[in-house]
Amino acid sequence: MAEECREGVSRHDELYESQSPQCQYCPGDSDDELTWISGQVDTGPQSSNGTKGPCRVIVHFDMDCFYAQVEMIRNPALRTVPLGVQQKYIIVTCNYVARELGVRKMMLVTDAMEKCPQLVLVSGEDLSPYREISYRVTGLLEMFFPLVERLGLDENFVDITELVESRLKQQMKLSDISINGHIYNQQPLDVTVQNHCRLAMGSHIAAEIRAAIHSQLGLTGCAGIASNKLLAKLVSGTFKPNQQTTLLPESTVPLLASLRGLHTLPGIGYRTACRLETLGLQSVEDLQRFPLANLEKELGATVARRVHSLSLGIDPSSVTPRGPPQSLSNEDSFRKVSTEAEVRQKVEELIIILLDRMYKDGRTPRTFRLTIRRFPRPVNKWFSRESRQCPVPGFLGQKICSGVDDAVGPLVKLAMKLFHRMVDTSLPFRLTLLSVCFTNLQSSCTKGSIQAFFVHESPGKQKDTPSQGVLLGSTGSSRRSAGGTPQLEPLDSSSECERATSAPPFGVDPSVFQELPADIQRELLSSIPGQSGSVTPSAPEPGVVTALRIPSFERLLQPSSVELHPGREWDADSCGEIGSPACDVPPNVDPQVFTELPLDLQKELLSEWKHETSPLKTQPPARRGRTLVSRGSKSATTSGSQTNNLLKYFKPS
DNA sequence: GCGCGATAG
DNA sequence: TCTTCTATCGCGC
Repeated sequence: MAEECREGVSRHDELYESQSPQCQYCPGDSDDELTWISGQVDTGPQSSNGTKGPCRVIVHFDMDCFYAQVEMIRNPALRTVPLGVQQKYIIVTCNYVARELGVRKMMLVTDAMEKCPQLVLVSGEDLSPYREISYRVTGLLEMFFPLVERLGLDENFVDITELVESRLKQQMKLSDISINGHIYNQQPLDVTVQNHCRLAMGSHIAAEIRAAIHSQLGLTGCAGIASNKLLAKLVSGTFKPNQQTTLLPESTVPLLASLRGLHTLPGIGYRTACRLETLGLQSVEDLQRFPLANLEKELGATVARRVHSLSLGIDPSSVTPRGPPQSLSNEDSFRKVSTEAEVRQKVEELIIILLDRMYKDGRTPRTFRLTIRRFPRPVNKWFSRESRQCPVPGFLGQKICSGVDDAVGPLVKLAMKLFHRMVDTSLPFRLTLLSVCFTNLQSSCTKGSIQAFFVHESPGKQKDTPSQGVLLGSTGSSRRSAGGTPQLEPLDSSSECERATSAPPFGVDPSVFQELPADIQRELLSSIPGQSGSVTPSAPEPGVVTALRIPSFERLLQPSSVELHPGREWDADSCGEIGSPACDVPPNVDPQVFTELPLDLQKELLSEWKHETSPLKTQPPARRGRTLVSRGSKSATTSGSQTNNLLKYFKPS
């Protein structure tokens, strides 16, 4: 996000230069007053005549306590206990059971154990399982949308403007439009306002996104729907966990006013907040009121304009797909490493792991970097890392990308050279961190597919680069649900993608099946009886939706001793929006689809599910279906958004 | 290209 | 107190 904002600023600056003084992003100097501010706050794009034009529709999706969720998927028994994910002596995140008992993110393990002696700890120092699941989430989103941007491991922005527009064109009666989930500030929806309709439609698509991620990957999260990335991110956390909130433009002012402290604005970090404080600015509103010209004197034009815009809810940055990472690094922290031999040992361990990741990535690194942190930290320096980097010799690059393990020795040598450029080993030293990093990654290797990053274990399957392809959601009637509800449909894959011609497995929409890449089709087919024999589901029970297998997902998640449950339990803790259908439907029922059913049918289904549910509300009947599938090591199945339009399975006949 | 700083989760 | 283990981008040289 921060990077995006910076990137956005350059575009922003162009706007300043080319369109002043009428540019919407150029307030110009002002003698302030609140009325002026509310006039400047981004309540939607304005055309030159001052009327509101159509806004973009951006979704920010933020997974609930991501590391903890991944651990709970790997070991379902952890769902009901207070769980903390530990890195060294820090609880980096914890589940909601633990939160209710007073555990917080980034708490010291000792403090957490004091607060909650029954806290169960798992180590989260190896990020690979989280990284893998994280890229699966992004990959899933990219199947439906061309514009997906990752932010860290657990957040994604999706620009859904085009899909909103195509659905609105199909919408017969705009007066029927409603909002799915919460509306920020409980602002009434006005269907005569174009941008309200766009955002309302966006809220339904966001619900489908959340449902797809839940049904395919078993993960819950929050979504924010707004007209730019900044506002979508700010609003997404309003209701947690597993809920979504839409910001209508008129509520931008109260949203910004609700922020406590300048650092709560994404893009304003600790340092900038400190500098702003020296100007006497403490709140977002202080920053809004502060004359831009004065701000520029203190921060420079670039930073000043960016943060001033942010304070007004203006964020011109676009949702920018990043593709595979631009660097791969591996680091470890410790209390004390003070001999060269220890350094060499640590560096070798780090390199071995990093080489494995580099090999799986498939690209060739051209630059190698070693980073250290010394103790005590240098005075006057808060953040004390030092690094040295050097080119990776060609022969070594070849070894690395071909996977031969004799790259380790030369790399350790290289690392020690860099180490000696930083540390004089004739003097005492003490390090508390070592990090190795490959950057300048070139996709030159014959093995070559950088896209394989998303699907390590099946290098034959290459992910298409996100294209501006047609969204299938607006095409065929055969791909609409029985209720006429628009459902997410995958983006068309590239034409070079071969297609299998077999009939789909039972329960899978044939038209959807035909759209899948051939390898996925094969995997689907291999997961049904009589094909590869790896799974044994018979025809799905009523209420059960047969699912797509996510390649290698199960193997990834498979813990050594615990059965896999691809989906979350259906319990009060993991459930979302109180009073909304999402909270009341079983996990294999798409809440979006459910809400589109006639009200009487909804009631009937709810009543049926309720009767079949234990008093503890943990075992809805439909969950039996989940246990049908995927017990072997090669057979994960999850219900898919492609298939969850099978309304006929909702209700036993 | 290099090393660092700022920002983010 | 700025923790852990990453990752990105911009600046000045």
